[in-house]
Amino acid sequence: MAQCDTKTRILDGAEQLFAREGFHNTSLRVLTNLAEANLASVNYHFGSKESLLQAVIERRLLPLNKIREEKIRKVLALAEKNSILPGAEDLLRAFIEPTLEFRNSSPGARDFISLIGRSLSEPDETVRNCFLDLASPILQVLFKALHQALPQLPPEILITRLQFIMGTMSHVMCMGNHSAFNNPELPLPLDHNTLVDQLMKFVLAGLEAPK
Amino acid sequence: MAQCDTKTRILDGAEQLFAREGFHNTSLRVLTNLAEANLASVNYHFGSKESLLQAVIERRLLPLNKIREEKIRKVLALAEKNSILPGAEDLLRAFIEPTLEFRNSSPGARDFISLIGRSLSEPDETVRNCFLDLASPILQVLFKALHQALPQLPPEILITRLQFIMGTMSHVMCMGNHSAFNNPELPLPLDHNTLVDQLMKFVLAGLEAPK
DNA sequence: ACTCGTTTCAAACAAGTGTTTAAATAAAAC
DNA sequence: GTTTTATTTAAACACTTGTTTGAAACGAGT
Repeated sequence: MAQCDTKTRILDGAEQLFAREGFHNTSLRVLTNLAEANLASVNYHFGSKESLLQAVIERRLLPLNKIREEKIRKVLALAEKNSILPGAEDLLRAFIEPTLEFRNSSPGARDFISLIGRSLSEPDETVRNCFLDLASPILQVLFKALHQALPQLPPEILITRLQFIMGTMSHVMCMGNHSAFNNPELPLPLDHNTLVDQLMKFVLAGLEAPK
Repeated sequence: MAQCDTKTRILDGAEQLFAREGFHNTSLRVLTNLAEANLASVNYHFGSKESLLQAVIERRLLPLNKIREEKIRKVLALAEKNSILPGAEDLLRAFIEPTLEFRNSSPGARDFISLIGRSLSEPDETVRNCFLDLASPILQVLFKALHQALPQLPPEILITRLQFIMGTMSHVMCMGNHSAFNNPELPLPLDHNTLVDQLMKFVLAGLEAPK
């Protein structure tokens, strides 16, 4: 076994660099340097740079998706038990809250969230699919659950608004340091709870907007 | 002058490739090949690859921003003339509608919109600022106008919700071909007008959500 | 002590990058 | 028609990229 933590050091470094500099702007040389590993070690442990990206995403997205799905299922189960419709707000919260909570849990997690926030609009198809393949199932679950919650909303409108919500979320997930407003007199120092609160209110209002 | 359209051919090709493959994934060799120009011509006409990006963005963003600003000012002027508050919906529409209309006007325009839609979350600071420096003024204008329209909304909440709106817009601007929902039974063939309509309703509801 | 499978390492590989150069060509000015 | 200027071209430059290689070092198992 030896010190298998070379693998984790590489994963951690890759997470940070892929998030902050982008996948294609990260060279294996500066990565292995940051991770205090030999250049060849990423090919030895992961096979290729792309497989490394896949590993970086899988390591954290699979557990996160599990949590989100559990929470959604819990909302659905409770509603069914009480013979009422599941609440759209509860469902959205079950999806959003764990995401932002995870983002707030550690610097590496923040990097990771920023990485997958950007991957929705990643131009490179291989890179984008690396994320989409893992994210697609949970999005299907969320869609079906929200369709139960809002049966009067036509599916094509629901899916459109869900797209809008994904856009809003991605943006929040990405914007670590920089802001669209370059030099405003107003900073936006939103703490974690306020941000979740505001995001929830925004997307819920949008989702339930008059047709 | 000669046929200065070498410059435009390069601009057109760069627009397409930067949007579809990304700035860093576009090599000057395939670009000049597509544009039927010599490899050295981009350095001759633009100085560097980065200056070319700047030129690509400036060519279309400056006129677009002018239109958006004019429309916003018109809404403000009309409101002042009638001694009423400007409507948030009118202001948002003045910003959003020209953007999506432009996106719909030609294939090149669609590429361009997708390019700047992604540049908000671009990891490379130089590339990101290339867009932000040109976009920042119009965002300030929009912010101040919306602050007039919704004086009861605390500025820090307004700016947060504006950030959300920018996220939603960026996502719509990017999503040319691909969707977050990989294999849904439901396609989203939204025509231009429906998309504008749905987007307007979504962001307006979010902006005016209860505090 | 010796072997075997795993991991590390420095070096080289082949291919691709943006940029520069200097000669050739075209256009314009006088 | 000649002289400047502007543009195009092929070739080279210096450098970085991801990946491969083969030998060295390590860590149990017997």
